[in-house]
Amino acid sequence: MPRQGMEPKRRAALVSAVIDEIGDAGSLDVTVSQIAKRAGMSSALAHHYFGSKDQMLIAAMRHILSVFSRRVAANQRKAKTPYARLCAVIAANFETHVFDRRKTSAWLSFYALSQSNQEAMRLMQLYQRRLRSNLLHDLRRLCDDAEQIEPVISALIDGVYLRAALLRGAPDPDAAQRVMAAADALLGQPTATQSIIPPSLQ
Amino acid sequence: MPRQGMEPKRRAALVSAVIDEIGDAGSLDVTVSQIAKRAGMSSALAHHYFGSKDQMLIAAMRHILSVFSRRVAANQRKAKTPYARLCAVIAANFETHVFDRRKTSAWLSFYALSQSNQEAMRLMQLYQRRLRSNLLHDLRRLCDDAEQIEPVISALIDGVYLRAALLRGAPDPDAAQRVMAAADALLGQPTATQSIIPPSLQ
Amino acid sequence: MPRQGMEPKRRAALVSAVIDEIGDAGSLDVTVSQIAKRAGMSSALAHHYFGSKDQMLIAAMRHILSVFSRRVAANQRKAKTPYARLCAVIAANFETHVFDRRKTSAWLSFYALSQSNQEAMRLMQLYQRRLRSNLLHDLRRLCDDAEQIEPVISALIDGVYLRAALLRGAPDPDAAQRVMAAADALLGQPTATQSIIPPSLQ
Amino acid sequence: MPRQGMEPKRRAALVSAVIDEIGDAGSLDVTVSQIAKRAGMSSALAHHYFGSKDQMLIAAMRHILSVFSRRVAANQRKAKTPYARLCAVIAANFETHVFDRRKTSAWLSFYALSQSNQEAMRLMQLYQRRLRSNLLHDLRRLCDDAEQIEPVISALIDGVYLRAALLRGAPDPDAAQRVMAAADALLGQPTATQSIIPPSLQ
DNA sequence: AATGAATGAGTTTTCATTCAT
DNA sequence: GATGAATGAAAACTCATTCAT
Repeated sequence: MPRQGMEPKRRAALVSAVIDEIGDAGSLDVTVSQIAKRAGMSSALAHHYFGSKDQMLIAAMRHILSVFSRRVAANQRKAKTPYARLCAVIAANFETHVFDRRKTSAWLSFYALSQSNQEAMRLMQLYQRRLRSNLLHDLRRLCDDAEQIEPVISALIDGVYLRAALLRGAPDPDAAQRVMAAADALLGQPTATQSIIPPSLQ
Repeated sequence: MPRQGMEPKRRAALVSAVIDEIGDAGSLDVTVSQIAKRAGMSSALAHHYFGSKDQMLIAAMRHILSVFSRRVAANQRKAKTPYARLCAVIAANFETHVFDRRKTSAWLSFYALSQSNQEAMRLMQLYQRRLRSNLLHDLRRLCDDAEQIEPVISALIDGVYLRAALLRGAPDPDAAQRVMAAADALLGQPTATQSIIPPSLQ
Repeated sequence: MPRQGMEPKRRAALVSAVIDEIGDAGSLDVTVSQIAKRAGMSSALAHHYFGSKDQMLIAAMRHILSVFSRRVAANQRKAKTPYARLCAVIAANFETHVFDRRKTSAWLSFYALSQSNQEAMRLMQLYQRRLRSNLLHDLRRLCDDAEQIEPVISALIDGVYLRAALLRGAPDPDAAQRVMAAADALLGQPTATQSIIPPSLQ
Repeated sequence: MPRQGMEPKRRAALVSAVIDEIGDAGSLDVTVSQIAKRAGMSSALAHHYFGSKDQMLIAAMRHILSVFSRRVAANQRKAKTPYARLCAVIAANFETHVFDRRKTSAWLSFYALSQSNQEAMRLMQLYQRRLRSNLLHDLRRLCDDAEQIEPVISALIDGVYLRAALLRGAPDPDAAQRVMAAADALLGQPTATQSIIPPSLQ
């Protein structure tokens, strides 16, 4: 059964299993054995690949954040105006594959992990700083008080995630709309969001 | 050493120790022994009073939420107009004794706890429903789309808490102002918050 | 509340509580607190009176055995012939107050206790030797092979108890009859038991 | 040290250790650590294989009962007449490997266990029902009142076990003979047991 | 490469027992 | 006499991690 070049597949399977297992459990209280079993291998092999449970969690977190970052970048590339780019960044947070039950639940757990794990904390902050600079970059072109508005939008996104994780049902499909509308209000613009977000970003 | 009437004191000491310990650790990964030690007693006594670790955590969560609820009620009583009451509710979330490092950190942990503990979930939802109805009650008197605005404000408050917990430094003293300003924007009013929130609520 | 001369009442209440608690639980896995609570006092007081949990159990066992011994003696006094006395001894084992659910269940537990507790072992053996000599005394007057028959009758009684304890329902009301009939068969007599046991012994 | 295919060996070693440990202690008050140590492994491994202490005890009980059942079946196969089969069943209870100090002691403990453990109760009752139907089957061919005699023989066997367990010395080697003689008496036959039980069953 | 075997270290929980009042 | 307060010691059980094969 052991073939060549299995390592990347094994690692990916484990990362995915971590997210699913944490998402299902709703907390970090999952065992390496559960994760390994879900990924179809022994816990010993899981350790062989990642060295420790924490590293497995970090890898999963890194995976979620990097998928997200790629979605943001992809969306931004398609947008031409500052406003469209702002929409693109916000919308990326709520895309189907990002804003689903297991992911939000895992994400909340990673937030918790970052309270006790240095590396997780660095990762989380790195991602927040990126989101922040992305938002600021476009907000500055749209208004004078970007520095005031950015933390509100960022916190709002996090809050929406938090509530989605808490409820554990299917996440609100209108979440993106609501956040965009709020952003509009903060920018002092009439809410015209619906017609402005391009369909590709929904 | 053993004196009469210790139970309430011991319980209070434990509840406080739970919050501090979780606040310091930044996660629920604290042992009953640590908590009991901080509260100045044996872990056996802690179990004697609370029956189980989970009940200890629940009691601490209940304490935080009830303190918060009392602050909301007190603030509301002083406010006369719907707008003032709205401000009062929001401001209660950010009072010094509520919005401090350990409390927000513990609160995030309780959010996580509610993912795996039925009773914690019920408590959390109860508190959210109360906050929601408080906000709605006044928002309805201030605008037509209260149902749209309430979840945004609620999520925003949660998001601000989440970020405060993440950073683990002293929480932003302007948090209340920012949220109020955002609320104003959502209500379509010019931001006049600073002059409107009475000093007693800050 | 503490009055004079409470000690005998307290001790009796505890002994009774031990038997009931063990009878209900079906095993020695009962706590001193449970026993004390059932007896209406604190576990500290229970210790004050008996010194240790083991002593409480021993006292309860002693109580059961002494009640039984008194019943045997009382029954024997009424009987005039060796055969009637034999019947009396056997019947004493199955009187209503002796052969009831809680008592048999407790008795089995005491048997188990005697495996690990010296004093319980001595007590149990003392009671068995007494029963043995009682039976032998009359059997010798009824047949030649009393030494062969006595252990069979003794074992039979114990076996009936064991099974009564196992089933935990209401004990078989015909148990005495059956054992008597068996004794008759062992003595080589036709079974005429029913008419021979005097009503007062049933 | 870890080799392949250890599980069956480990399980067997644990089952054996449970019986020995309980037999020595004379009660269920043995710890998993003691058992595991006697079986030459860590308590963690014992838990790994059996899941819980209760399951370990149940497995040991199951082992004892199944060994016994196999002995009964083997003995019965060799017997040709109903009377010989009856002897075979009874004798099986007193074979050397069945009726030894540790086994009877453990067996009494399992009786006690069945008072508090559902599965143990089911097992015990299953075994009793089997023994009962075995006895009844042959008794019906030997007399008219099989239903009256069976419970006496069954109780007698249990009683002999109980007393053997209590004394904790080497069990009475004549136990089988005595029980057989009693059975003969109950059947109304002259005691001719000694010449009838084939040597192979002793 | 892969795994079953194995365990040390730790966690919650229980409870008999002691003690100050 | 009586009790609430308090704990040490031990128990079952868990799990990340290591290792021989």
